[in-house]
Amino acid sequence: MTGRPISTRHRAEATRNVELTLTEYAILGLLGHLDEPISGYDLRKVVDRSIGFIWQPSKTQLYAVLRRLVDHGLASERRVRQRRRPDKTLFAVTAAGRACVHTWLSRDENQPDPDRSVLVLKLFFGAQADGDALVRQLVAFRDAYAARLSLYESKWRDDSPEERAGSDRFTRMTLRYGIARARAAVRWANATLEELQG
Amino acid sequence: MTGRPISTRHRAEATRNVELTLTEYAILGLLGHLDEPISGYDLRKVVDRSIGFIWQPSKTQLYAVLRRLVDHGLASERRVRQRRRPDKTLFAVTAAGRACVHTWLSRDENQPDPDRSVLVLKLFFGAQADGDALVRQLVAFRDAYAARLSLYESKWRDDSPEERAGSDRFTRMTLRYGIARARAAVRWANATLEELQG
DNA sequence: CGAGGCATGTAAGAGGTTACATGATTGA
DNA sequence: TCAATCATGTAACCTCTTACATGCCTCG
Repeated sequence: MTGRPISTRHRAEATRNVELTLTEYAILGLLGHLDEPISGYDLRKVVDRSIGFIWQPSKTQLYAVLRRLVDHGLASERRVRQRRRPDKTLFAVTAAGRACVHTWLSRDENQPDPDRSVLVLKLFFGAQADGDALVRQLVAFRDAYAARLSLYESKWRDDSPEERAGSDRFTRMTLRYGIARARAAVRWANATLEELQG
Repeated sequence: MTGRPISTRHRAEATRNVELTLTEYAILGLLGHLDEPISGYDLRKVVDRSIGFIWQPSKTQLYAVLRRLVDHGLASERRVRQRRRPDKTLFAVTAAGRACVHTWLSRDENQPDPDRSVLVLKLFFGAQADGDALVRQLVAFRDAYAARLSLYESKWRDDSPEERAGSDRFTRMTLRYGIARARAAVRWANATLEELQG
């Protein structure tokens, strides 16, 4: 109601193919992934447990995006009264929303992902830096990725066929991606540390 | 002169430790890295050749940031008249700018880098997607990283000790990072493709 | 009795992108 | 002669972040 005006980009192609931002697609995709109505509050926790390392919108963003999706008819909302808890609004993807996600998923990307990393950027400027500080931050970088790696690996094990934790094969594929990249990061960091110190 | 107002974040700590955005640090760091006055136009080309895959501000951003850096006394500008070409402005880092970068490089980061990837996000939603489309995009993803990889590797070779192309050890370290991550991406993509198709 | 979870926002403003503009010069 | 390079911007707009706010309920 008081929400910010709907962007012109949306309105422009409003009739058929709605063009959304990545964040909007991500959230809409999650709604379809879950396939049952969910509140913004809970959705946030789902994000943390699933695509958190790939995509993590801020709390306010999430609520704003959900409202926008509803405005576009891509998601539906249903108010739920609660006695012991604050009332909440449950969101679900609509048929139009599903179609929208499907189109997005089918469309080729024209620009590849950048490999953004603050630490690597800093390392590039290493000649202007303090040696000790670099080493310290590289260690932190390695440890962070090592932690991420073991988290991914434990998820992988908890989700093995015998366990039937319910993740689909695609979740497992993305998990493998995280593992592969984290492993590469840890190995590189160790090699680089040796070169810096040795 | 007509530039947008300087952000309050800057003004707040204006006297001593100026707090900048990553993009501002990146550009200021590049100025220090080059260590000779350069125009915004040329700086852009340097970005493409160096930190382009890690950090790539848009053209307009670049010019805006340079002006801001000058406003803060972190960079200096010098106008250069040209007969056959448009006049240009050369920018160089100042002593204050150097100190600022140094402080940034020494400071530990509190939040780690996210592993953002549009393709992986899409793959996570694979169950809602068209199988063929996914395969097609995975192939494109792999090819893009393979191309990036061979670019990095050729840079690495061109820069071998015998050649003395002038890159410092830190540039080579970041290059190795790019190689490690690209290799991991290509391998993962191939394995995932087999699983999707096999 | 106080901390933390539930559940949602508003307001302000920053950084950043895209499209558009200019105008001379050089090479194919 | 047509496109590309040089060299810089303005205007519009949009997304996203940060800080702040609210108020009830439950648990220890």
